Amino acid sequence: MVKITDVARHAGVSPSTVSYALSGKRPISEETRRRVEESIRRLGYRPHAGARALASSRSNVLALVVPLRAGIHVPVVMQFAVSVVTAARLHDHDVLLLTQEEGEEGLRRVADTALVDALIVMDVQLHDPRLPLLRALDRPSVLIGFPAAPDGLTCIDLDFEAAGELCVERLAGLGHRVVALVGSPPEVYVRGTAFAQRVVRGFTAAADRNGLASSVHPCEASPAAARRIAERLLREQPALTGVVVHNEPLLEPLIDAFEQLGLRVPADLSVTAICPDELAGNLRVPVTSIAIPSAEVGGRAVDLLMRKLNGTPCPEATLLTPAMTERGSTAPRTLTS
Amino acid sequence: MVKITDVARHAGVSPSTVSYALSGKRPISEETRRRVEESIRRLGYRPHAGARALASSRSNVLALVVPLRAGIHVPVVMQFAVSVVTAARLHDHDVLLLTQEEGEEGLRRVADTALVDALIVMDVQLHDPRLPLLRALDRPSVLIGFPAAPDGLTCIDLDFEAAGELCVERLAGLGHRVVALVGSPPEVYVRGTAFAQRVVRGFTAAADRNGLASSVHPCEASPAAARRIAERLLREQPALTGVVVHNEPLLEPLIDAFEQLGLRVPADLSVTAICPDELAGNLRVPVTSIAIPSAEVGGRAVDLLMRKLNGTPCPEATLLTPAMTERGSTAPRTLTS
DNA sequence: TTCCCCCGTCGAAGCGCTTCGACGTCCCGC
DNA sequence: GCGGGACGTCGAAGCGCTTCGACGGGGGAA
Repeated sequence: MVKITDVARHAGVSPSTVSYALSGKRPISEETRRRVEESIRRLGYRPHAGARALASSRSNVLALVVPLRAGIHVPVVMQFAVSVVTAARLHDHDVLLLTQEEGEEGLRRVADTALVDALIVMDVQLHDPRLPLLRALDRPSVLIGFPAAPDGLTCIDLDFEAAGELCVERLAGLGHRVVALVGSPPEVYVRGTAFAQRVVRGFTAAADRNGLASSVHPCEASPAAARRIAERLLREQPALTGVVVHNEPLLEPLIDAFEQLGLRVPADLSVTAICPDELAGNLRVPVTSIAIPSAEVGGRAVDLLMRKLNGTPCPEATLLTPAMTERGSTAPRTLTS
Repeated sequence: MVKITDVARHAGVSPSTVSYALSGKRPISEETRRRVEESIRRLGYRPHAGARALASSRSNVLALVVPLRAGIHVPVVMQFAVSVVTAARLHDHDVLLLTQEEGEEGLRRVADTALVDALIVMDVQLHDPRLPLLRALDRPSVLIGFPAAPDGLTCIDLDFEAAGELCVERLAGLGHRVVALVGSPPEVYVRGTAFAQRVVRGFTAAADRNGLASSVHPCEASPAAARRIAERLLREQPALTGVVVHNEPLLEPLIDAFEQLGLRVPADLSVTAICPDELAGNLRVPVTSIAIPSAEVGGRAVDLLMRKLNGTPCPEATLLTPAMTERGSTAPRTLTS
């Protein structure tokens, strides 16, 4: 293994000079820097991560805690993860992958052993048991998602409440008077998943505000469940003409089910969804939707973390404004419908 | 921060004794060990990962390289990742997440900086450019997937060739004489994705061996493409009664397409697939399939890596035997069909 | 009884890097 | 012409841990 002293000798300088040339923490003459860089290339020098971490008390590694719970859409999680890794690399950091299964102990472990400098936590629950720990930890963290009491914690997410509202406003604007929200599986709500509940809140508030008849239906993600919920909606709300779907894998089977029951989208039924663009755009019936901007959220989460690590002030709460992409699954309510 | 000397003082022993008590690399009396453990708990001691890595030249971190290419099924990747993390934790290791985008430079970086002790590489291509590097690296690695020339590398995967064969044998055993393989998108084959090509090989070999008429069709994963491929198959092979699907997201739309064309599964058309059990079992029409045992592969990959790290001999090639689960999407060929 | 070896523990020497204080040199301002 | 910065570099002191060699004491074998 080639080490910093080897580089120093080869370049005819002291090890500390090599270190400063590398880190830029002290001025180094152009000439010396060039010699050092040349030696580094020639010798193929790579600083030892452990030694660096020990001496500088910075590991340049971030922890990313990914959820494995039922009812969350895996591709979205993966996109987050990838965007976090990509963004971290831009800041010369790596990413350690933790599963939620490890729980608080896992967080404490990687923080206390100084394995990581900072943490990103996904799938935050409204009353997440990890919150006190995250507040107490001596390392900065960013939550993807908003708990009920986010004070003292840095959070970022799509504004799901606004997203729920926006879906309803859209339908209301098209003249629809009876709408329904088909959401995630019941357990998602039961355990207090923040973003799911916020969609419900926004949906309900906007429906009330616009004087619409509305209902909310958690739903399992299976074709059979899609069928059942479609039948039930038509039975209970015969005048239904607008549906908001917040359940990725259910989107396609649900539309299939409605169509099999004789409803055409968008002629008889307008549908909007909150889901990744790739999903909404690649269905048999492309769906007007609000994107879940995983890549942007991941990237910005890393940026926030970097600011905290550098001591730069940064906002506690970041809510991304939802944007709706029209894909033709909504239409004005017709009198025949 | 509480360090090993603090523990030593508290327990009335030397730091090295604490270290040995922790690692078990030298005998420590029952009595002393207990005192040390007590002190550790009382003080909340956590060894500093960087210091440990520096002194022992072991970081206890594994690198996991995940693919982001088009045409690979994201949930499968995620399952691998999670099972790798879980298995690694059982061996007291953590997992660093790398994206394929980082390429060879990324592998070299984490290896040369001693950030990781070993590497797991997913989505290996037949002629993967990373192979020479992996061979040259001073850290052990395990590939998930088999390249064309796996010599000198440790590889593990489902035996996709046998899986392809098994699907055909099943159909042949039920009397089907004309079969088709609907595979992954063309680009997957073009870039030489090992597992995809192996399925084709097994499929073709078994079809020939059994004297079946067969055809192979790469296919995009969209409902429209499903529709097109279904129509084309019926046009070109009117006597078709057996289909093997190796394309997760296409499975459901393809069956839909066939049914819309008037074919009932399994009455008119027998379908088998190679895909995760969760997928096959949760379709509207459950499909008889060969599971992709992501969790097992991930776990065993970690085990292999641990053996290599410990110097224990371990097999170069591990091929998992495919197992088919019956779910009712296959039936004997009837004369009317 | 004597010798040897193993058990259990200690002290010290690093692992490879960063960082702090120090020091010479050069240049600017007065 | 001289004091004082800034600049550029060096040496040394750790960062917190593992590990090697050493050593005293006790027990078994001869």
